[in-house]
Amino acid sequence: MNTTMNKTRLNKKFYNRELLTVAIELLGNILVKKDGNKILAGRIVEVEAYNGDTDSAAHTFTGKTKRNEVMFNEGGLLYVYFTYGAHHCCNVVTGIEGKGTAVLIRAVEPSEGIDTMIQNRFKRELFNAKEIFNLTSGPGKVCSAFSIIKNHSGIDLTGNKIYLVKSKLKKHEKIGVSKRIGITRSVDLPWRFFIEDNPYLSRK
DNA sequence: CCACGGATTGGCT
DNA sequence: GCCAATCCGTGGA
Repeated sequence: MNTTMNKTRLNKKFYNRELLTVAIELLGNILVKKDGNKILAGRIVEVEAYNGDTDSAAHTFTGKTKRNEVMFNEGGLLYVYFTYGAHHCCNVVTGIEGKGTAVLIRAVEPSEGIDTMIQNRFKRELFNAKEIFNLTSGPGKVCSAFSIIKNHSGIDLTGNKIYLVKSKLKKHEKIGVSKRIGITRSVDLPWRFFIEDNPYLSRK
């Protein structure tokens, strides 16, 4: 049987805590999407935190709009946005209701439903073994592989469609910290967190 | 109504 | 390493 059913999910209590704590503790847990019988799953290996209260790089910094309103809700919801005319990115809403805080999932290590992910992303077979490291190593790639689009924005992550399953970091794994990638404001905040030396990171 | 540019990616040089 | 693709959310007129 698969490895992701009948395991403990992250609950509301987990999500409704301070942003950076949740961002760091999300590392190692498993993102799961269920489409009928089909399960897609991957361990979160890279995230970034965004805080609309203090952080001018956050979508929510300039206030509530139709696009970002999900981010102002209580923790435990999925926030999906569309960018560069091409890509979706998914976030875990967290922190305090009304602040507009969320954690961007930047990369996962695929663990289940990998054939489906390959089809979703490349519409073909892999050319070579190394290409697996290009499957979910970036926020747009994760959404492509999991077929997560903005219609999924607002989904409750404690529900049955898209959810997170508890999983601990391995003993040898260490958490790395860096500045966030691809932004033009608040560029110096050290709010990117990742599992050091994991081969599925968006950057080495 | 219109113009701008982005929490990215992949293809080409 | 550089840059175009591509579209829609956002903000100003």
